Amino acid sequence: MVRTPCCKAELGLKKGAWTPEEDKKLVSYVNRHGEGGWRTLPEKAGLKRCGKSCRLRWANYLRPDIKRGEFNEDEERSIISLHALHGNKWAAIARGLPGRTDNEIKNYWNTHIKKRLIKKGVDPVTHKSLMSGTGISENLPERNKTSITSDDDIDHNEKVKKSELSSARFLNRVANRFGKRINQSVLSEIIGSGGGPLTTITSHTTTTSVTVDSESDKSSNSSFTPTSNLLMTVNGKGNATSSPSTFSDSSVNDHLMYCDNNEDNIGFSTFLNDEDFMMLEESCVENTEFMKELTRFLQEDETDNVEMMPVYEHQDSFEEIDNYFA
DNA sequence: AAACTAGTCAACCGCTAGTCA
DNA sequence: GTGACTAGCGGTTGACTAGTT
Repeated sequence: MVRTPCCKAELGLKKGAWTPEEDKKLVSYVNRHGEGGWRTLPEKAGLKRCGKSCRLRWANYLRPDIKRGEFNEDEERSIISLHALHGNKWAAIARGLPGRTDNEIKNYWNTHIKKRLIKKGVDPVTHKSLMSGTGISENLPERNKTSITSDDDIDHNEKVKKSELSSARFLNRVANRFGKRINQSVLSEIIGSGGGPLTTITSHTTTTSVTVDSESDKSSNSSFTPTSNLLMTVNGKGNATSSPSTFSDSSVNDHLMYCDNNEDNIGFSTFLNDEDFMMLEESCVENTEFMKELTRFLQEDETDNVEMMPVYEHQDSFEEIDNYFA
């Protein structure tokens, strides 16, 4: 496919910093006609700019909902958590931080956070400790390693650990329920592929018998939520997707964060919103059998309290889930 | 005061994916 | 099925500023 240049008439088009007059024209035009049609916008708006440049200027600077100024501690923490989850997917990270643009976050990451992580001995790419042989990072889940960013992040680390347990619990519920009824290979393919982070979680849980302090969970302001853990867990590949609402809807997040209150008696479907469910479904799109079962399970789960036996009490590694059910 | 260096961030570039005729 | 168009993404660049020599 032959691709036409972004801007047909690059000659004569202005580049570089925008002037207040240009901004005014662009804002005025977008306010009157709305966003979109970027290719033809410059001509209509009387701007000697590439449409792409106009879109970028609007998206990164002129949009009215953009929050400017320093990133606060919570935002920074969110960025780190989300980066551990998404990697350099700046747009995905930006969706978790309302009012912040992907460009702004990318710049902030590269100029501030990245350096700080390195200084703390954390690899900003893998989120693992740069020091080998310490025994600390190797035994922690990926996202727990992320938390080793500042002194006060130790608490956050614990909270993430606890939220991981929520994932494990949900998985246990699914495993217990589905293990008796559906094709084992389908189940293991979905929840056991690659032995991702949960491998470590289950192992960790087995040896330490961590109990969840719901009150301490409640004190968390972290934007990292069990929802993302859940999705990641089900995906099992460490590249889980998450919906914007996952990180922006605090009420949902709070509920998720506190879901340990009633331990396993709380229905997963009560805190899994539609959007999350869609994402979950996307991650399992190839496994229609599983999705049918899961849907049924979620519906039943509204009122049904399942007596269950935690999988992690029976195995050291999540990869062995097939053996457990065999 | 001038030259140099490092940090910051807006803007650009190249590419991809989605949509539509 | 193909190609053109469009929007959006992530990496990179370069102008500007602040600090240092």
